Amino acid sequence: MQQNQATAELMTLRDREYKCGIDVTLALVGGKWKASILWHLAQETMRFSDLQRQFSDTTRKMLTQQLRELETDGLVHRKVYPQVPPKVEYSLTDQGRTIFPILELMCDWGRNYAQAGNQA
Amino acid sequence: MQQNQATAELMTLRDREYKCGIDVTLALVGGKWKASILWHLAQETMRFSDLQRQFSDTTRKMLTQQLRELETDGLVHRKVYPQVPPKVEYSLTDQGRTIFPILELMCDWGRNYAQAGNQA
DNA sequence: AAACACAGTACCTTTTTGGTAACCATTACA
DNA sequence: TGTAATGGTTACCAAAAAGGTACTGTGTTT
Repeated sequence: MQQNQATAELMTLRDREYKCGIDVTLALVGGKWKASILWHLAQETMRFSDLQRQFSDTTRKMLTQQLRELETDGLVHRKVYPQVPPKVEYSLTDQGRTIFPILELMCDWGRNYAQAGNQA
Repeated sequence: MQQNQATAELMTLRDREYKCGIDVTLALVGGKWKASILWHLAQETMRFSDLQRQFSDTTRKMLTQQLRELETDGLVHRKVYPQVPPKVEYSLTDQGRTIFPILELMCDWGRNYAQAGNQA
């Protein structure tokens, strides 16, 4: 169980090097919004304005930024409809869907932790 | 599958509120080092100097800081031996061990992602 | 003619995180 | 007497992440 040192190869991602898969994962979804965005998109394709409603405590700017990075990293697909007013739909790519089990565990674990913590 | 909105209750952690378990989890292990530290401690109890060797690209300050927070959050146990020179051992608490499945998935997923990405 | 809808972008500020260098205490050993 | 070992702390600074506000474009509705 020492996968991370056994393979001494470094992983490269966006010009940075990582020793361990955990760090790669966190680089991709470790921000303040990304994991939640993926979680919501896993449940349904959403328009930009839907996401704005869901994440009403952030700004358009932050959402755009995070979505662009997720798109660049191949986790989210962005589909623009050529109409006015604009319509843009966001959905998970196949690769994006593969992270769902982690999000599910994180969701459950966090909820349990918060509950246990509140009782203590 | 809309656990996060179905329960409209907010979770509180260190004076902050979270809507979703995912955010709680990330608040606890989402930093640059914490998840890796937990991953290493899951494999063996380590002294501070062991951790310094493992994380040779960080500083005593960062290690101490991260370990203190993990301790405060109940994920890591810190045992001080009253001797000179000092000896301090870090290990996971029971609660800390419960996060291991997530770390394992994150480790595998990140490695797969990095591999797939390099081929594309 | 004015306002609205949607999905942004540009520019700037604040907050959080990470990093450097220096310092401390105690005992053993040369 | 001086140095090494361990496990820190503190003050200060740099970089990264997040946040705020204003502005854009273009058809449609009022």
